[in-house]
Amino acid sequence: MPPKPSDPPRPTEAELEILTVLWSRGRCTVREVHDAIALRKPTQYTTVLKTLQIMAEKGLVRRDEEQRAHIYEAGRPREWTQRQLAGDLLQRAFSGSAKSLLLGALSARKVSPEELAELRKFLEEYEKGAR
Amino acid sequence: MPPKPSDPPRPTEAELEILTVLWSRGRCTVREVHDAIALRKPTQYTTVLKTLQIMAEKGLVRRDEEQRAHIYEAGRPREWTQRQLAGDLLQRAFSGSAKSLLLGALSARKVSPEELAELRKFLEEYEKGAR
DNA sequence: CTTGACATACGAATCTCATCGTAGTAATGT
DNA sequence: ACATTACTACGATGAGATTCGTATGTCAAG
Repeated sequence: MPPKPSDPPRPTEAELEILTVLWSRGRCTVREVHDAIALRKPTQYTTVLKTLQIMAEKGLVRRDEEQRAHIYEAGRPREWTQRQLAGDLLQRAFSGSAKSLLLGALSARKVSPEELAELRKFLEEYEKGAR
Repeated sequence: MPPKPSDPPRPTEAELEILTVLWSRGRCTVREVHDAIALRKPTQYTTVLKTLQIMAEKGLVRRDEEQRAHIYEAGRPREWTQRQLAGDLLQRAFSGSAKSLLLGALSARKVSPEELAELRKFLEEYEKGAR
C-alpha cells in the first residue's frame, strides 16, 4: 500500500483567499490567481506564488507542471473545506452547539427575510433527510 | 473624554481556550484557569500566566490586582465574542451565506434529531422577531 | 529567622504566517 | 542576436503566537 496521503491541514487566512479564487474559477495559473486577488488588495505576484508553492506542499492545492506556467487547482472541493472550518469553529468556540453558531452568524450581520426563509426551508429538508 | 477603548482583537486558539474557562467559571485566578486546562492537555503554569498577561494587554480579559493572586475575567461576554468569530468565518469562508455555514456545521458532526428540532424552532422564533 | 510553597514578571527559543526581493531561466518581439 | 518580458525557485525578514525557564517577591508554618 502506498503511504496514505493524509488530509491537508486547515487553510490559513491567506490560503483561504486563494482557495476561494480557485474554487470559483477552477484551474488557474499563478497570474490569474494574483490578478483576482490584486483587485481587492495590493499584493505582489511572488507573494501569491510563494503561498501557492507552500499550499502545494501541504496538499491544499494540486499543481500541474506541464506548461511553463504551472496550473493550480484546489486540492479539496469547497464543501469539504467548509465542513472542516465550520466543524472546527463549532467545536472550539461553540462547544458543538449548532444553535449557538447559527445565532452568532445571524446576529453578526443583517440577514434578509428571503435568506431567513431559505434557511428555514433548508432546515426542514435536512430534517426529513436525517430521518 | 477618555480615549475610547477599542474592541479587542479576535482571540487566538490558545486564548479562546482560556476564555472558555473564564466564561464557564466566571472570575478565576491563574491557578484555577491552569488547573482547568491542564485536565485536557499538559501545560505549564507559567504558560497560562503569560498568555493571560498578554490577553490583558489586548483587552481580552480584565485583571483585578487587589489580592496577591490576581483575578481574571473575560473582557467580553461569550455571545459577543462568538458573534465576532462566527461573523468572521461567515465572511471569509462562506461569502456571507449563512445557509452554507449551517450546512457545513451540520455535516461536520452528527446532530441529534432533538437538536435539529430545536434549531428549527429557534429559526422560526428568529423569523418572527426579525419582522 | 529560615524555609518552602506559591505568586508575578519577563526574557528568550521556537514556530508559523505573510511578504518581498533577487536570481536564474524560458519565451517573445524587434 | 539581443533586449524585454514572464515565469519559477528560494532565501530572508518581520510580526505574532506559544511555550518555557528563571528571577524575584510575599506569606505562613515550623
